Amino acid sequence: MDFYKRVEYVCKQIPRGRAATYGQIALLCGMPSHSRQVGYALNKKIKSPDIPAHRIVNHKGYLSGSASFTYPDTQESLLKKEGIPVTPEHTIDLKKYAWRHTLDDAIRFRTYFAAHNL
DNA sequence: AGGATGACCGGAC
DNA sequence: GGTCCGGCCATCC
Repeated sequence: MDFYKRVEYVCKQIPRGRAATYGQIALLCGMPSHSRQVGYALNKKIKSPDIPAHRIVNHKGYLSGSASFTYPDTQESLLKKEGIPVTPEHTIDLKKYAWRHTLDDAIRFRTYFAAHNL
């Protein structure tokens, strides 16, 4: 069971123009209480250009990871480029732009992890 | 070994 | 609705 590989896989499935929360990623990884480790993973373990890390925000919609991008406003511009407005307080409207994953999504991830020994 | 740290969360109020 | 607070847990030092 490789939690960080799971995080990497799930993050890549976040659709363009939508944002997910750390807790949501943790849940889809099968470890609902590991939201902090998701942040840790993005910051240290799986930093990579092919992971849409800018689409991950905290449960209030705040861009808590902005300081870890090359420039603090990198995350904001990436989001705006996808059509997600960012307020001056560095938050987005989760009511409108949250990724609403389905139960089928969750099941698909679970079977994928089982099949690939993650 | 054990206390501190962190891109966090949900419930209580 | 909003803010606060206790809980959370792998890593780091």
